[in-house]
Amino acid sequence: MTDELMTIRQMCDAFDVTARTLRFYEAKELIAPIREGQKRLFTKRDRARLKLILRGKRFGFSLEEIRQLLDLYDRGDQQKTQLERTYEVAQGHLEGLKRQREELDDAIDDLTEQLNWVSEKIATFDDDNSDPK
Amino acid sequence: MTDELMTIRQMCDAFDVTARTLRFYEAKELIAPIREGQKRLFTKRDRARLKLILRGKRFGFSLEEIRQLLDLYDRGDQQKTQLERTYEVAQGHLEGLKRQREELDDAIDDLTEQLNWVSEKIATFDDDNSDPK
DNA sequence: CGTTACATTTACGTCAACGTAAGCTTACAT
DNA sequence: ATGTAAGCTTACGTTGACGTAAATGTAACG
Repeated sequence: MTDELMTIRQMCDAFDVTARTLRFYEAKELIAPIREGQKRLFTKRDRARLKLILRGKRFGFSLEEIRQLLDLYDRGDQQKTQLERTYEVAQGHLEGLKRQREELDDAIDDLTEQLNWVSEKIATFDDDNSDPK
Repeated sequence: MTDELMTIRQMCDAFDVTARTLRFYEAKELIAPIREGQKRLFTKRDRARLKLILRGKRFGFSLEEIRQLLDLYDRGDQQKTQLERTYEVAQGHLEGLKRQREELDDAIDDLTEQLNWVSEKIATFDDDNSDPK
């Protein structure tokens, strides 16, 4: 019903963040909720941005880095030169993500290996205690 | 040649971190270089740990979280119950990594899509200016 | 009309993760 | 013996990302 606009509380519940965090992000110009008198109303655009912000954080990006990246997802009513600049930045970022993916795969492999190792170790203990007396 | 032990400076160069950072990690018990008199000497084990620390940081883990995880990669001269506990923690962590990979894939897809979009937009500009006069 | 619930601004506090400066050893080269 | 280069400890400073408290506003409910 409040499909278009959401209050700050609804946002907190929906994204599991505090009101302080949302106001903080606004102060840092990561989101730009509109005002109804004093109160903030968060648009669909704010929600899309917040989603990306939280995702970015999970990947270890700083808010400042995220702010740069967010512009990539903005509307494209820009000049050609602007768009080209955007394109290059985005491509660089994509490279970063892909590299991170490779690292993640490595980490997963490592951990899996460790798990098997530990698993065998446990089996050893089981053998010691099998067929008791 | 100094294959087994490295000075702090060598570590800094090898891993691109400051001496302060290494001492800080030692204070936090993430690494435990041995001492030759006053000076620190970093072992193979320290290097392996540091590698994991830096990797963890790139994935957005706090040093405290990393400290927990490091124990998983330690030697296995432990009790069975300890090992089992370790196993469960590691498995939980593995789940986390896999979830993060899915998110990463999503992010990569999103960004790729955006790139295509921007690319088309740029093409539009090119069309406007093609075959001029 | 009072109060309860939810919102706002302002501003100081906090915690992690180091940076940075001061002052002191130790080892080696000049 | 004197730099000077590398390392050490101690301790205060900084930055990012909010937490938290105080004072205030507004809307609806009973």
